[in-house]
Amino acid sequence: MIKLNDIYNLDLDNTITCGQIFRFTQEKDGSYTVILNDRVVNLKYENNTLLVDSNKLDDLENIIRNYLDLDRDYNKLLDNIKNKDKKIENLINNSIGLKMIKQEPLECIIEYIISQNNSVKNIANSLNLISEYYGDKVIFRNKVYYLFPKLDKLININEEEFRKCKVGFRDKYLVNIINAIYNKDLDIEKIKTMSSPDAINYLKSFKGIGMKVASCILLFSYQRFDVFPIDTWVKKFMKENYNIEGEENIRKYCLNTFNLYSGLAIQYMFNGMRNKN
DNA sequence: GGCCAGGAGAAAA
DNA sequence: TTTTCTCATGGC
Repeated sequence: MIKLNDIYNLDLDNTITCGQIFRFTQEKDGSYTVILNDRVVNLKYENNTLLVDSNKLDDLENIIRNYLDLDRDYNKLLDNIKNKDKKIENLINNSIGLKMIKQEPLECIIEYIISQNNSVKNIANSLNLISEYYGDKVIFRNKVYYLFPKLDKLININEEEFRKCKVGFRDKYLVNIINAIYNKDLDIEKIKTMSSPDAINYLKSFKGIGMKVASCILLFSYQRFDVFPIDTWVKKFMKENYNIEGEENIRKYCLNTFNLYSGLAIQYMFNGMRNKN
């Protein structure tokens, strides 16, 4: 267990449950257990202190600071969008402390391919099944967890086996894209050097990745805050508050209003709308 | 039993 | 170019 002191403006609840990641559990003591790349981590935040426990302690502080994006000044970022209008200001004030989690690209790509036309619950179920069948087992606090499988395991899963993980019609997308990643046709590292528009087009050139999924991947694992996914919740917010409809109109409005911080604005919007219900 | 979930691709218009 | 249909699965 390590202790990170003087952590301000962190809202663990919103950060973890706002639909960025799917494999976490809320514990009875209010803490959260999340499954990272190579370890299981329990997070508890109280009195501006973040308590971090894990089955693997090496480099833990750096990993968590990076994962939860703790060293970025969110107040400064949010000031750019907060003052646009009252509705946005309220949304942001309701979710102060929501951080953009830095996810592993490989896992993120698979997550959001599965997410298409799917519910958060089903997505989590599929990811858990894939991990149980093909990922490494970890014991943490006397409970069993399964890490998300690495590429050398994923490459051996065929469509039928993915179906057993309840991914439905997305089975062929997964197999194709995992193959593309394996043979570097889809180069996860190269994306880091690309402009956001180029990266979107690059990702979209693979079957199973459209505008929405490409945006989630870039926002959640490449920290491209100028990229933003438009989903049903965001559409609902825009319709109810500004009477703006249609994806292109929403895109225009966001780019004009929030510009480089559209991704942040959208994530706060998404969280606010989901929490209302 | 129809409708919806952090949609995308293919066919049809 | 834009609209419509279909694709598994589970919750309601």
